[in-house]
Amino acid sequence: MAYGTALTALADPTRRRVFERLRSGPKAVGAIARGMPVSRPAVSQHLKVLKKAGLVTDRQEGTRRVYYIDPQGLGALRAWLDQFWDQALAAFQAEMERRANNEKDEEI
Amino acid sequence: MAYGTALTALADPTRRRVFERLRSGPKAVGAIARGMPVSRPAVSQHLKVLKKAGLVTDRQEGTRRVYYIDPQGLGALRAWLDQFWDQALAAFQAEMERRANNEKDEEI
DNA sequence: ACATCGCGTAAGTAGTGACTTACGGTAAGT
DNA sequence: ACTTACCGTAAGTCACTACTTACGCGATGT
Repeated sequence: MAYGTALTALADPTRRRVFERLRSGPKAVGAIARGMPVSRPAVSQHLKVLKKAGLVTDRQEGTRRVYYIDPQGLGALRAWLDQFWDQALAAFQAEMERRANNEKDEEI
Repeated sequence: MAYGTALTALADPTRRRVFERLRSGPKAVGAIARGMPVSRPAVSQHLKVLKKAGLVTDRQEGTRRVYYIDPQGLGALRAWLDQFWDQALAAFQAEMERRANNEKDEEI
């Protein structure tokens, strides 16, 4: 069920942008918010959601808080997706073959 | 950018439940809605969103519409996640080592 | 001690979206 | 032709959520 909160967390575009900014490495809140179209408190709230989803963690560094990506939430998402991948791919190919057979039937 | 719509599509719990019902194979709308806590039109709207996200496709079968998982959206999501995975894992392990070193410094 | 920096939280607001009921339209069955 | 089954869409409502400004707290510097 952990993938549920991760999905809802990554659904919001600006929150996803916050998350993607951490891909290049750990960053403080101010550094993340710099150049963003939203205010710094908004970024803080987004980071709170991402943290609760297990997607990021933080480290105290003096007066500033450094956030970085936590593989835990990412791993839960990957595991969930892999449940579908093989099965969906096989079912899709079977569907394509079924489609090809139907086209033959519909010839004049 | 295709992963964005896929993420917002899978964020909603009931829509995710609709999607998960298709894992066992192609199903008609009525079959999907059967036993769900929401109405059939709601399921139709969810399927519309999933289709626009490239997560499902449909096939006409007489008077009923059969939906099945489309690997396209799933693949876009996997590709996006894999961009983070290796990088995030390495950064996280480096962070753990940094943490271990700090604990040594904090000894009395 | 005081000022400043960096951040989280509270409260309030506007906008989005998930749901309902009602309706229309197509395909099959009698 | 008439009914029935199956589905998509329209319109309207309610809850949630992403954002803002205002505030408070801890850490650093002078």
